[in-house]
Amino acid sequence: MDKRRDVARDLARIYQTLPTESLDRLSEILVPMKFAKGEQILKEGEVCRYMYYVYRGFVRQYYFKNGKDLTEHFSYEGKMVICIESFFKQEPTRLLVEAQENTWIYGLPYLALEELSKEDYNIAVFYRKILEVSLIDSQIKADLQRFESAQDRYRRLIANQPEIFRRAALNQIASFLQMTPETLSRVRAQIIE
Amino acid sequence: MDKRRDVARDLARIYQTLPTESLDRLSEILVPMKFAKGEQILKEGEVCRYMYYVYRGFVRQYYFKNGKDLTEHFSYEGKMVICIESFFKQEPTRLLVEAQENTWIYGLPYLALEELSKEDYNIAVFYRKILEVSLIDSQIKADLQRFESAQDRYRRLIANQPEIFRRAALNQIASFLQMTPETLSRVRAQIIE
DNA sequence: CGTTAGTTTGAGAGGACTCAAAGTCTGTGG
DNA sequence: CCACAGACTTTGAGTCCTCTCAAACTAACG
Repeated sequence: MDKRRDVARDLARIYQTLPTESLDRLSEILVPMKFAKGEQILKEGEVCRYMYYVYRGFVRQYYFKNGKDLTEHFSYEGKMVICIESFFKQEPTRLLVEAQENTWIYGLPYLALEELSKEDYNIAVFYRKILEVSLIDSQIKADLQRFESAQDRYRRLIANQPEIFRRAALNQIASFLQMTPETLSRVRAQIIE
Repeated sequence: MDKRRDVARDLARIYQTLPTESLDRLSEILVPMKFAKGEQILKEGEVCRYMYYVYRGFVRQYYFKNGKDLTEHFSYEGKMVICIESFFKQEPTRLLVEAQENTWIYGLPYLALEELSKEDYNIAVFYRKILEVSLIDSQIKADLQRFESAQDRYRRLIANQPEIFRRAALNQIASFLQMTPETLSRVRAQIIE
């Protein structure tokens, strides 16, 4: 059973409605992949050749800085994972990607997406919409980071993505929230009261 | 004398090489605008209908937060100004844009860019490249913000864009660097030694 | 169970903030 | 051409948030 058609429909719903024909074409380029819990989806030094759409599972993007493992992003069902610099420049990645649970991913390959955009304007728009959404998200995230305290950031995450607390370790959540594990612990202690 | 052709060439050089025909088309949709020093390019509540390419002059993007005027970005010759959320969603902007010097801008209109992308795949790629570059910049900026101290941020700016120190007030530079004017002053005092 | 990773608690330090005041610059009108 | 108002910049004092380092505690897994 090929689920790619369903996934294409999901993607079209999230980013840009597509006519049937374009949906068919999109679904044909999707590359299904499976990763076991703990497996690396993108390793150090590899080039990111796909945008990863998470169909099932839980995924973490992270990198090392001064010997520390820092979480950049969590993704799960219905979310897109992109290693921006590596994908667009097709150069080795700094950001690593790891499956934290058994994970089904559908990859949108760089080259095929490019080719298909050339032939089908709807796909070109679809592709551009993905970038627009990423860009807007990136702006919003930067703005929040600028003005929210550790406590605010914690509250926001628990309000908007409680999912993450059920599926990730506090250590990783701390670095995702840009605070130390100690600070996260203190923030939580205060809020529980 | 219509400079639009030159500007189109600049844009193509920065973002994506274009064949002659596409260059012609691109130059035709460019909208030249002039703003006097101090004039608002995009006002509170307006919808951003253009990406602004700065041909000559100096421009500041800013917004108000808790009554404070906060600088989000400076742009000058050869730089692009986009109010991301407003432009892509075509909704009223939070970010205001102001000419700090007499400024010549060439606007890339939202609708015309969309239309042209439909007819000309090269333009579609060009459009997408603008987004890719913005996205990469946005990522890099977020990363730097995360790890650099006030002092580091100051050093980086003066190394990479000394231009800004010649053309903007320290007050505005401080908020751009995400520190108070007092902190900026202290940082400078230390470094001058 | 014991080992090890993950989490909490404590103490102390440092960076950047706020508020306040002094000093400096700049442009305008007398 | 000078003087002064208002804006900009610097300096000072004190505070707060988050960090680091260290240690105690807890949980999970073999």
